[in-house]
Amino acid sequence: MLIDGNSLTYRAFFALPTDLATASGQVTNAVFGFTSMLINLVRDHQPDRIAVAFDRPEPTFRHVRLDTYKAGRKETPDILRQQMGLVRQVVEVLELPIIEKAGVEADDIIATLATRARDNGDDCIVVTGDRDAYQLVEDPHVKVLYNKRGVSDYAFYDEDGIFERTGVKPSDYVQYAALRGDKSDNLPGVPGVGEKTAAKLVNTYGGIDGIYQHVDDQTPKLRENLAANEASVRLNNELMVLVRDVELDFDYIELERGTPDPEAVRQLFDFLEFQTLHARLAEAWEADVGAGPGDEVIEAETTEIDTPAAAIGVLEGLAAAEGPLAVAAVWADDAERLLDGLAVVTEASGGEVAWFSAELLADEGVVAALASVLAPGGRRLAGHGVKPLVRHFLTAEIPVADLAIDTRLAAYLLDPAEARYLLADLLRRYAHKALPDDEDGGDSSGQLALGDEPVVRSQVAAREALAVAFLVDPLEAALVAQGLDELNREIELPLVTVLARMEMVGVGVDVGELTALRDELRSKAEDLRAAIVDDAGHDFNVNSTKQLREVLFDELGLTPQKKTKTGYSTDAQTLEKMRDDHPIVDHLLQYREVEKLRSTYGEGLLAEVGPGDRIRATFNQTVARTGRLSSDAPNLHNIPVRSETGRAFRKVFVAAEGYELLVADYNQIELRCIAHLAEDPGLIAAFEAGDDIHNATASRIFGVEPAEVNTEQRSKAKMVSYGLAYGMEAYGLGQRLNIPTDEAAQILDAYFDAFPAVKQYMDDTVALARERGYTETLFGRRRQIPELSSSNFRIRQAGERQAMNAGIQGLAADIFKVALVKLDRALVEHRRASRLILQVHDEVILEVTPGEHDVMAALVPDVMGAAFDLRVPLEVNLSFGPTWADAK
DNA sequence: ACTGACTCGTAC
DNA sequence: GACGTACGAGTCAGTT
Repeated sequence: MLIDGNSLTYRAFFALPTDLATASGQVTNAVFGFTSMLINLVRDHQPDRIAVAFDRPEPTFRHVRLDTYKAGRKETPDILRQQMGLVRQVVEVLELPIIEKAGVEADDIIATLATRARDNGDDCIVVTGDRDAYQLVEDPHVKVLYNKRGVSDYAFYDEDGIFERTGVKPSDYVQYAALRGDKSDNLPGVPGVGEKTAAKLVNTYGGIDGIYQHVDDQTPKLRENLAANEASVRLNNELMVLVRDVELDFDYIELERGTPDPEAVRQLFDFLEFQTLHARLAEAWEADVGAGPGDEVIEAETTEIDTPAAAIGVLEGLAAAEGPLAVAAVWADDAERLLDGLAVVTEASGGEVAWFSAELLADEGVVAALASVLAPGGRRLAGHGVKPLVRHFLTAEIPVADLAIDTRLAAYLLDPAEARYLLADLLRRYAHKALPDDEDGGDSSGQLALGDEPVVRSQVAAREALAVAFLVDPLEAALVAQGLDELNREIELPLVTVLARMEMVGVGVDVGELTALRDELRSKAEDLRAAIVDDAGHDFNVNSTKQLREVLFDELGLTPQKKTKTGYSTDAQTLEKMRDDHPIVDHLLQYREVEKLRSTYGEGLLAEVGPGDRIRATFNQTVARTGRLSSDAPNLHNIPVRSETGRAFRKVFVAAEGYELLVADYNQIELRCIAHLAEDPGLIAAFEAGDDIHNATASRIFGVEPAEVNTEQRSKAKMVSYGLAYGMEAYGLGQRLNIPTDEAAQILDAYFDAFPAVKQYMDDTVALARERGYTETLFGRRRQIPELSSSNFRIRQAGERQAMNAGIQGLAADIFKVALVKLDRALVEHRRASRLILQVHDEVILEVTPGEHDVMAALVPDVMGAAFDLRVPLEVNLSFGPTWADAK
């Protein structure tokens, strides 16, 4: 049995809906359809030998012969292309041979092997959705199993079948098809000649030569069309013949099914969430392919604790037991600040879970009992996204020992490219268990639906706590296996508590100042809006890109500069180029700036001010794919600083009464990481000398003495250094510096000449990532980059830039996290009143009491500087002040 | 009323 | 197409 993998996958993709996807969002319609077909094929035909053939991206002789071959085909949709890799994985994990050859179409390999089988008197089934294979049919040895449409509509064709279907014998099929043409391969046939006429002509005259000898016997129109298209018919005839003598370094007799590794099969099918397919696979293969009896559905035996005395009793029992304490909290609000209740696993093997209402957890005696369970030396917490709960405990002054595991954090470390980390998915993948379908509670995502009765919430939470308990060991094992255990235990888990504390404390805001600022921006924005409307001559929504385009380019006749997906671009960079063409442009630019500040920062920050005039953002630990943190509600990582007007917002972030702010940031941490990773002697020397790094770099690039470097050279060097970590190319540098691309290319070349190890590092990093499929930071943090094996050049290039960036940004993030953990530890150990309140990627902000000013001035740079031993010094800038703007 | 795609803009 | 990582405001079109 020879299967055309591409053809079947295409058919499956277009036959099945693309909302067939895993919980994590991976579309699986094509791989599902293909796998289903594959299983049925093996079950129904039990072939002795089997192989799946795939097309390769390289051009074939047909492309060489005809440059429009297959031209005009719609580009393979992304969601299909992603699945081609998964289809291969399915074939690989089932240990079925894959056959492919550069520059050769799958069809031709199949034709070659089918011919060999026939010559040896063996029987062969060709499975495909491509009609070209009809020519291979030959009684009694070669048959085609043609996938007509969808995934279950098949026809088994022998010679009679082909004749019935087409009206010609298989051996005449090519000539028939040459006349008819093939739209999908972009091979035009003869106009007016369809299947019926083509068959009649071939059968009457025996073939193309015969037809053209008798071309004058045809009706006038047909004669004319045949004559006019003789060349393309003959070329078609040549191209459509499948090659039967492809050179292969194996023979069909070697195409034996291997023995699948049950665990590997199980993992892949779990990932794809193919539960019933897995069961069908087990039947068809008649072998252990890890299918088992299906995932066991977990159910919790929930005990609702109703009195403080009972609660204390349960907690005392828990304190005496061992191992991680698996919990799941339920929140009364979206922000996860108001606890609704807590499920705690009391006996995992029996599925026993206790439910404590928020009311109980506020009881003094219960709090004390809980505190003693969680105290250092006691039980360590295990949960899924446990930071809100830690924050709750800190607020309730319940000291929490180190965490045992956070299942969401663990899943993030294992694959930071995942968009969401659902407990149900993890449970299935790592513990081979399933959460019940929540007909009575949350939705399929395992989230609670609104309006649930508390009694239902307790049950859902109980299941989640139980799921966590079952995940502790397998996730820990997975972390160890991937070398992520130390990163998890030493950095990420301790960081949870640090971030929880920062979220709890929040940052002080001068609400009066902020309101005044917002009001001022509001009035400025309104004035500018009026001016714009006046310039336009009529009212319109200035915030609407669509309406703005009409005004600028249709009504005022301004010259468009570049395009976006939906029309002409109106972004600031574009407007800047049109500044002199019409007064509206300058008004727009001003309006954009003011309106951005008013809406995002003025209104946005005011909406987030909480008790005590403090803003308490959430610092996400499982979002950024490089290992950085992110901030939301509000995002405190993008408070303006570059423009004077924007910087005003930093003035409203103020120290609490009796404190001052300390801002400490790493100087050039990413560039220092590059120097370390690349081990570039020049870059290292420049940092060790402690000079102005951009000046030193410029001196090397442009070959002038450091003292001779001019402003322009320095700023060019600076831009190159910044772009370096992002994989910037000449074009991008040129755009940034507003210079021609070739000039930018010269600067880049000069940079890499001056710092050759940097270039080498970038190349090596990409090569290693391509080989492994992931990148790794010095701390072992991984990031999968599937884009590196994309057949799309653009996507692959983006993957390369991600690979270059991940190791650099990731290392900087790792170092920064270490610093945060160590800073927090130093503060806690010495019971300092000063406290961490903010972090922005390479910057930490503390509130410092006057008495601790000097201690902190020494401690903070010390700890940050020593966070990690690079080959270059880690320099820290320090400043104090009453507001975030002053301390800079 | 909600959702997702899109554009734009802010930070490091 | 061209510079990586985020979050969020606002518009718009489509769906519930």
